Amino acid sequence: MFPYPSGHLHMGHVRNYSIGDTMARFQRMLGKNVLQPMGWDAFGLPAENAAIQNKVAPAKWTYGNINYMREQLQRLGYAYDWSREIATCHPDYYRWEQWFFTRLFEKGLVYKKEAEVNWDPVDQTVLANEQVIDGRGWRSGALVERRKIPQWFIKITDFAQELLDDLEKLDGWPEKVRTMQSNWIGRSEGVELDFEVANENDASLQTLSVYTTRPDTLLGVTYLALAAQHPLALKAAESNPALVKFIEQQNNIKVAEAEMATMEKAGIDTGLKALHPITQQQLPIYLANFVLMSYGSGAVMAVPAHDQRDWEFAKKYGLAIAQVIKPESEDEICDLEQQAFVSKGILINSGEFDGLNFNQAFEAIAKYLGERGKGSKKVNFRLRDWGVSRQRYWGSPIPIINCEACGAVPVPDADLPVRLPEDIDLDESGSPLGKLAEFYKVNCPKCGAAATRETDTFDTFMESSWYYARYACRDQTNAMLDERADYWLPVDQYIGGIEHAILHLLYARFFHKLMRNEGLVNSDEPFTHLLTQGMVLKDGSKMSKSKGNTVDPLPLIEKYGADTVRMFTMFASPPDQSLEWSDSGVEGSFRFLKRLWKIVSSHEPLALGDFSGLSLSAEQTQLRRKTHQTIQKVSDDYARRHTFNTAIAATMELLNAVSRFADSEQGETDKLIIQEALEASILMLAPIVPHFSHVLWQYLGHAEAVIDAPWPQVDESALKESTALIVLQVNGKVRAKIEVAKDIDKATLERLAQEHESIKKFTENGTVRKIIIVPGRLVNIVVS
RNA sequence: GCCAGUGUGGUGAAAUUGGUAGACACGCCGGAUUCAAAAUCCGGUUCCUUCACGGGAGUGGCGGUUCAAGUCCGCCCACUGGUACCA
Repeated sequence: MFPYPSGHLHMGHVRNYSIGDTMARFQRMLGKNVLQPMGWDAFGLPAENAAIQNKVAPAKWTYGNINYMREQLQRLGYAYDWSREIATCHPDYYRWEQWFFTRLFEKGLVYKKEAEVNWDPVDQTVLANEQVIDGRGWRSGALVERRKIPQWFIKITDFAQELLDDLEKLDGWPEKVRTMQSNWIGRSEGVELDFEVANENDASLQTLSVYTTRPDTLLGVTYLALAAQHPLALKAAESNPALVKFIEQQNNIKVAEAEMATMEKAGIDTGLKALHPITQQQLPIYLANFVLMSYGSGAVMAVPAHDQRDWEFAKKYGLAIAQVIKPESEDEICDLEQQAFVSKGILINSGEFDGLNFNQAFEAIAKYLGERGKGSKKVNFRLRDWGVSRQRYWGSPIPIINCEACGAVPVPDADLPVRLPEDIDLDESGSPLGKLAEFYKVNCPKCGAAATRETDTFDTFMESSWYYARYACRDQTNAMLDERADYWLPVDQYIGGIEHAILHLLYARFFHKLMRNEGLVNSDEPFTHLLTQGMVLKDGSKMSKSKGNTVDPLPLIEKYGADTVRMFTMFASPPDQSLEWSDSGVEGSFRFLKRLWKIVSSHEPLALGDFSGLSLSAEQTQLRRKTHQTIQKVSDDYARRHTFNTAIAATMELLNAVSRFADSEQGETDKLIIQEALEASILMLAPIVPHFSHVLWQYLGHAEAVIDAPWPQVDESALKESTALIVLQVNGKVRAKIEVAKDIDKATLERLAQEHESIKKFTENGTVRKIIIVPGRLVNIVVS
């Protein structure tokens, strides 16, 4: 993933791009044609904050940061193709995303609706969730208010099923990311049904539609709960000041699911009644702060006997609790005084549906409601449409013109890009675009009348959803993408932090499908293999400015060189785990590289020959075996496991063995075996420490550069071993170890084990019950 | 709250398919070298017990499956990421 140009390269970047560069160089050594590009996710909030703080325009600040960070990346020696560099704030880039949005507009895949934002009433600006701290604006300290404003949405929910189904194709992705995305999309099967509202004259409010995944509990409904923003709630509030007060109270909480879900459950009786679709019983209608207007219809049927949240709410407000499900088996406990009984079971107190189990009741009740026109089965998704409007300056302008006569009109291709004015002054009251007449005053492209341009900008996830494709053809000025995109796509290996597991990766998958449907790419998914790297920690917590525990890579590069820094980040832990920063660990990597230099430079290079004719001593055979065992292991670590830490450890082991071997007198054959071990070691380290390896490879007698050298091959004949180490256990505890011939038969091995002095001690006072033999590994004698 | 993940020596970690727990490093301790130090090299280093040989315990906690569990299952605890406007 490309970085946000914050102005400083941090260790998270160093880690991400060191992993990527290592993998890219490895693939190159395997003979692949590798594209390794780099770019900048250049729009976003921090530029606006910096602009206010330092009185510098976001564009200038951003371009300055990019220049500085590019230099830092170059110092780390990453093998990027800089001719493909992208900055998303450049009009050549965002014009295509504007163009694409107008295509989506034509296809009816975008629409405008009212949605809530965090409003700071003092600064008169919309706040991001992270800018609201304990319910107050971060600068003004004012209590935030929820406020509804019209915003653009893209219909990602139209693709919910495909996004879910295609997760199964992504076998190169970590299981945890697929699980998280699947849960996020949140497909459920249930029933949508209508409750009539008693004595309601307004036709549009006469029925309350609710969705439930538990239609089997329908006869246990004792009240209904509405979101505070539900139209019926707003209508009821017109004649009820207590409701107005409740709705206002719910207004001072930020627009975030975590806030909603952890706040104290509260509700209020609207006084309205709903009629149960089967029993016609009158049920109270409550407003409840845990009902989300954005999920389902903003109304839920409450079954306190069989839903824990409904149960707690009913207890708090003294509402009825009616049991309609009993446990299927005796050992399940159902005590409705203590808690709700939420498991599926057998229906009771449900009239004609008594005795049915969950599946039977689901079908029967759906059928009953269907026949009477009161409900039907429905598949529902938790996923909501993608809101792409931001009331900010530093982003791509949304290419729409609002005309009084024609409505929302997309900007014609010929007028794209809609350029963001870059020479501006920012103050604390938000986006200046609404004050720039030369920006927003335009004529309607359809009728020519005076009209106004959208002054909202795109969510920055728009830019990061397709940049990977643009790398393939970033010099293309006549189209968003061309045929080169399909040559390179899908991306074979994508690397980024686990924090992007849902939002960025889901939007990018969605965007890719939109581009496919537009005929721009022919693949279904953007990223074949995904590696989610862990965070970089210092003293056990995430490096951050606020904690003051950041480590700046630059002084380390100056002190030790890029290779040392790269090596430490690859050695300290496997890529998908968090990495604990350690200054003495860096020192250790530096020491290793110095030792490597010494071992190689004290060796007299010679040309490698054929080993098949040579007869080797035991020590020589052993070192050769170690060399080829190491090549085998390290190749697997690179290609399949991506555990570069163990690859480095194995190479260290090999070099330790070379070092011990080289201490004794050396003949020609010894030198040959050392040459082979050193060549393999350099090649295996080359993707991680390219500068060191480049020089040492040439020292060893090669004219070619190590970056063009092929990956080392395993000589199977060198791997052969004649003996095996067998562990002897008594009752699962290790008591001895013996070295035996590899082809030993079971009976002999069993006898050897039983006769072993250390084993006899533990077996002679009991009876041998069983002997388990795992060939080539262990013997376990079970005694009692 | 919900979803996902992580938890192993003094520290970072390894153990890949249920089969030797702690590879490889860092740190520390001891030695060599040095006038001395740094650097370098060699050796030791899970804990408890033992002069030693050996023995016992041990992978966040409790329980289970198995000849055998860091690894599989159940419950619990702590921490991390995400939670739709940070990117």
